[in-house]
Amino acid sequence: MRDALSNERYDQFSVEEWVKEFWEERNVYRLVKEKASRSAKKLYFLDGPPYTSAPSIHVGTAWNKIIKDVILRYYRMMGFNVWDRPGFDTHGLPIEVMIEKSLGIKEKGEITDRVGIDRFVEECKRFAERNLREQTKRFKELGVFMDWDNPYVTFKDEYIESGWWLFKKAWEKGLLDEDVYVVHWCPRCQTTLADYEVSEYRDLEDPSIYVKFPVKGRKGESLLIWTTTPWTLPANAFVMAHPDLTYVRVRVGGEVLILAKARVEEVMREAGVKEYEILEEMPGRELEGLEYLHPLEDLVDAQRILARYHRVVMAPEAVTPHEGTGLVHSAPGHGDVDFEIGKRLGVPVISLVGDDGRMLPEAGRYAGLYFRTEANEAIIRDLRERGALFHEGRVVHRYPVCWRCKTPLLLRATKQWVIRVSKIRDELIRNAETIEWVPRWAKERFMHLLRNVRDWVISRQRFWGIPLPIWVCERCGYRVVIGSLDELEKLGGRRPRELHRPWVDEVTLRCPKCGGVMRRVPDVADVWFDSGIAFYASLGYPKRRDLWERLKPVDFIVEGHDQIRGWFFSLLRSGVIGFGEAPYRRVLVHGFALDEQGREMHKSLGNYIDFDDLIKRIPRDVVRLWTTSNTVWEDLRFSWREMERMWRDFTVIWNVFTFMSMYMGLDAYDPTRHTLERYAKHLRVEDKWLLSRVNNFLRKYHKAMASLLIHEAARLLREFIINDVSRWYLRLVRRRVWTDEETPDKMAAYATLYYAIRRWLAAAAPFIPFLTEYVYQKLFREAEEGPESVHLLDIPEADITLIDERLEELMGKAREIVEAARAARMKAGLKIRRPVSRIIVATSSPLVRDAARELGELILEEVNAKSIEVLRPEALERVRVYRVEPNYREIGPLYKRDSPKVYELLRERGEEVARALMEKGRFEAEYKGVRVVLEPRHVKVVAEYPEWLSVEEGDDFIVAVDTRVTEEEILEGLAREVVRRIQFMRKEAGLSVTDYIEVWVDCDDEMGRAIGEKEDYIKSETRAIRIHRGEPPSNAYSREWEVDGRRLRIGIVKAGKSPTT
RNA sequence: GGGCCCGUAGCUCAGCCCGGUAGAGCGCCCGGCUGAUAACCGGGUGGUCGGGGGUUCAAAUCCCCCCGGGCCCA
Repeated sequence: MRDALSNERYDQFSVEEWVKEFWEERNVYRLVKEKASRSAKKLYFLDGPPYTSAPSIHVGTAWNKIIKDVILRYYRMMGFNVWDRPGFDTHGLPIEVMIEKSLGIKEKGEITDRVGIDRFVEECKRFAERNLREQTKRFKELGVFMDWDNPYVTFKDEYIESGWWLFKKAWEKGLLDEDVYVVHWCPRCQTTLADYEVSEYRDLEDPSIYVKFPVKGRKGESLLIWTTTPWTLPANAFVMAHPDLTYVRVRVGGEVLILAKARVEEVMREAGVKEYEILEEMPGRELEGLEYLHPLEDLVDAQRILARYHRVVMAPEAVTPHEGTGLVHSAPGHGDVDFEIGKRLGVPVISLVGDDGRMLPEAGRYAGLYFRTEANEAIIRDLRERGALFHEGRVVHRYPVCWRCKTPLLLRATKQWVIRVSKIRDELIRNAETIEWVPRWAKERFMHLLRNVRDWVISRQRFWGIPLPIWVCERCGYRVVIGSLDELEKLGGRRPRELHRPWVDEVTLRCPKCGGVMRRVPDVADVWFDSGIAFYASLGYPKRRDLWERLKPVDFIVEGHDQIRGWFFSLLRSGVIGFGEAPYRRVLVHGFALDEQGREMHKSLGNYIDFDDLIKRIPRDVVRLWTTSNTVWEDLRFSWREMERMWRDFTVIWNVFTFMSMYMGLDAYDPTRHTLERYAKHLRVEDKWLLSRVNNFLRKYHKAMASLLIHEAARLLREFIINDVSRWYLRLVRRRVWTDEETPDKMAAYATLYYAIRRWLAAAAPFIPFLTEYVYQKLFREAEEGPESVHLLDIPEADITLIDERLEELMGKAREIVEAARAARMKAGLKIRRPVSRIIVATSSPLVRDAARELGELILEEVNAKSIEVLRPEALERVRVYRVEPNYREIGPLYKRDSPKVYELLRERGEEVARALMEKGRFEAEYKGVRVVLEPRHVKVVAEYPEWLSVEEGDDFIVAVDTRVTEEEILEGLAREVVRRIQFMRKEAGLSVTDYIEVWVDCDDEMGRAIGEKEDYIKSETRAIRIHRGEPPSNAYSREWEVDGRRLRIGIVKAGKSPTT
């Protein structure tokens, strides 16, 4: 190994730039694909396509792709032939709205009349294409290895054609149908919105009016209804009441009103009526069939039909005692419950609002008025004039608005194409059972929504989408659903320029029934249709059958939890309609990227993190490791501070590599020659420990990855390199590698370190592909004559023969002992540099005892002590007070209800209990009526100790440091002080690690004696060939120091050559 | 209004499935170390485990209700 790193200033940004170029130049992605393609193990991954509404990407989208990339890289390095075609979702209203804005379009009509559908669609496509390219650039920036040259794109003709195939399937299965539906309608976009598209609400002000509907045949008596949508009154057909609610006849002034009893007080208060009298109470069901007169009947043409139905009907689902009057005005053309009930009663569904939100001619006097403004005003005015208005107020309530253009929506009965998903509900549920979910609760959520599945209104009255492949005969109404381009050509005689509107609309068919002309219905598909077919459409199916048949089913998909109802569902739906089965077998659900306070990130909230900004500030690997460390299905709280913290860990990781580079480089370590096998006999206990740790790490890592718990794998990676390697192993072996000679002891440490780090490197590569690639190229590739890229390596399986659980436990204990001993020293004010003569480990735990014995040398080294004694706890019996702490886990099940009394006893008579247990191993007593028998396992005894022992307690042991210092230790301590200062000066003077020096020390006699006695030690530590007493020569680098209150001067001079002695 | 998830130290989060003396990292304060050191080590500080109730000898953990946040629906 050559030392390629130790002279380099670490900068993760330049590392990443270097690696990006390297990948580009060597075409590393292609090499990786080639290697994978030779494997027989397939893995079909399906990318959930991001929507191409903007060039940049959301932090959440970045996280999403990082998760995917980590998993795909893992599987490639595990020898799978991974299918990794990315996708882009390109159709739909959001893009149409943006193009409308850029072309200055205010109304839908301008698209057909002024701009032209062809130009409009071209603009949409160009826009999507540009964003697709920009997003691709950013995904590549993150180091995502996917097939970026061959993405699937939903606007491509091949893709649309695949979509048509599914329409035909649905048609053949009797699932595709046309029907009247009450849908949310955007009067600006002039299209219907699906339920799930009605996602945005605004607090809007509307009229809140109470209207009197005179009861037929009873003069001066009226039904009182309440509404916030006066514009629906012209379409009123009947009034709904609740059969079990109590209603009253109330006298107000000279007239009588009927309304729910529970609402009287509130309504009268609101209307400012102080005097009223309840005449009669009755249950709602007695109102059934009561006929009324509509106050605007003569002004609205449509009322000529509707008037026949004016009466009270029972509708418990539509009536609440919490608002209104308990009598609900119903217009089946403008409400979903109204629509259902109207259908049940055989009432005609009449909608009086047109596509543009203006009242239709059938609205008579109100024709041409805009529904929520002009029509409302005119209607209220007429009601007032006619004395039909009981009270008029205003209300601010949540009102649905168009998610793209923010225009208030309306409900409206329209003819739409639907897929009758409710018909295949059971089949959906059955097939969903086969899917495996991570985390498991996602499945519950998924099944819940399947049980409540509703029909899917699929038609949109728009332009930029997959055109519905339905042709209808102008003459006889016969319908044909086209499943492919070939079929279209066969029946229509030609192929359109492309499958989008308007070109596809130019193709007309000859009706096979009557010979008439068939034209395509003008609608396009809901954009959710597009991504739902990706599992086969992205493979070109059905035109090309082999890919899907070879790869199916999708092995796994990964998206955010919003997609449980979204994409995960739409894929299943398409799978069941098209193939009768679930198209995927495994799902990983990830969380949302939120801001630091846990709120959604929005440009409007000012908490939006711009992706380009992020990548400029934080290196990609850091972003990758940080995001993947977040529990994957939980929301990610974005934090610059946390990210910067993670960044600091990278310095430590880098330092591990510079350590290797420096020493292994210096000694020309050759992994092909200096193998573990060769130095097996020279492995020290810490080496064996690291070998065990790294394999244990790999075992857990693979287990986590196999369960898609990538955050666990990410944490394991960090933990191993930071804690096990950097903070512990490297500390332990430092002294072993400081020697110049090629000792087997040193080579054993190198072989161990190389083995461990090389394995870690491969396992880390999917997570931090840049740093691992860089280090691999600089340190490992040449040394072991490895493949061209770290990403062409295999991730090794754990070698369980090297796992030694007992050793790991022992080392864990040894670390605890070291920590406790250091804490004890600290308490006594003893610096680490000053040696102590002995430490005592008192324990009854065999594990601690073995740790102290078998790893004693290592412990002594770390705490700078001369000897370690292991004693039983009783041996520290020179002591005073004992406290006893209960072991709840043992006492609880034994004494059950009496446990609290036992705890009390232990508090009061702890000393006595402790003595009895130590002397007899047993304590017996009668306490408050409870017979208490205690053995050592029931309690923990705590003690205090004499002055000269500094004591620190661990979980199951006590470490006592003997603080009495001998002459010898004082001298050694002083020598170490000198060494430390010389080392410091070596660095200051810019000497290389390998340089030799001569040293001059001018100091007092005691210090001089220390230097004399410890001369060899000082020499070997500092690479000094000679140590002189007295003033340093003038050419020396010299400095004044102070140690424990005494002054000394040290000078060093670089020695010409190594000592020949 | 319904379904699911989250709420643990000043901050970010483990622990909860399977009940047994509340943890890590960061921050802050004090001390130390220094031949991988823009590192690292030791100590200290800091918690009504969102709130309330229940089950149990014992609840952060299981059950119920409520509050706050998120996602999806109505």
